[in-house]
Amino acid sequence: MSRKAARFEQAHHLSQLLVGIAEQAKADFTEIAASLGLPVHLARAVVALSEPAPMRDLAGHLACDRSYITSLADQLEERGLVRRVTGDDRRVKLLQLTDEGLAVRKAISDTVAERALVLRRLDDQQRATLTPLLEALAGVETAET
Amino acid sequence: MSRKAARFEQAHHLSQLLVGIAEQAKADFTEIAASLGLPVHLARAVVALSEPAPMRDLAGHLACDRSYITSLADQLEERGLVRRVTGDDRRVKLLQLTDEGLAVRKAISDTVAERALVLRRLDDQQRATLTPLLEALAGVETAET
DNA sequence: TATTGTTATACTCTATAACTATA
DNA sequence: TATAGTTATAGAGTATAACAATA
Repeated sequence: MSRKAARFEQAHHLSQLLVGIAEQAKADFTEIAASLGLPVHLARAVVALSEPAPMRDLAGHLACDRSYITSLADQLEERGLVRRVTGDDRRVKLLQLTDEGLAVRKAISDTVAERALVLRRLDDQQRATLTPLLEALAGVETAET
Repeated sequence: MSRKAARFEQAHHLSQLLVGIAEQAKADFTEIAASLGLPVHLARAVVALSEPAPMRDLAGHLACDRSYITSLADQLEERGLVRRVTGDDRRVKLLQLTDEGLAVRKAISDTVAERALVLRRLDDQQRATLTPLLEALAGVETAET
């Protein structure tokens, strides 16, 4: 019982750290997005669009419903960041960043590169130690490098 | 420029791992809560109530508005998990877990102790390595142990 | 006057279901 | 018939503002 309680405490501590860090990372990203005049969900979509992608794929990538992607696409289009391009299969529409969209994407990534928590608070060696642990936690199949 | 891009990629990779892991941890917790018939937000409140606490403090701890705590308290009370106790300062109401509330809290913590990702996927040594890195990331003032 | 909790209300994000146009 | 995207609508979760009781 005391064993179990100790395990819970440890798990709880680590989980809280993880969740807290993730929340801070998200808050940082939100702030970066806001500094560019974008709500987070639009910024995430822009980041996801490294290549033109069918709306359905984006839904998969962002883990949300197709109908929500429609709404995101509308908002991105209004802001001139994205255009809808009909695919070879004419049912499909690809979302493609405009020049302005590309510029915004670059601004986001540059700012993240400057400010990201994992870069600010850890040095190279710590990151090298951390990465495989996080990959294990995330359930990434370990390449036998 | 390529330097910056590489930094962004690394930050992005690590941040995505962190956010993904946190999301999985949250999903696990949601599932545990659901197995006890509780929505997550109520389960989080129960976990937070290790001691009877003023509603205002709980609002701080859960990072939400006082008015929302009122709504949580109502729901917890309906389920018989919590009671409102008037404090010394008679404006204040403490939320205190009932016996059933305590039992639910224990059930949650026992289940977390069994299932938590950080316990399932990492061994003792890995956790020992991970903890200080996460604490550094979280900005915890490092005790010079 | 300032603070605690409450109430009523409104907003944001996201999903569901029914629809259209293609395939 | 099945799939991609769209539309209209609804729900969950949470906040804001005005309020009552107490300090």
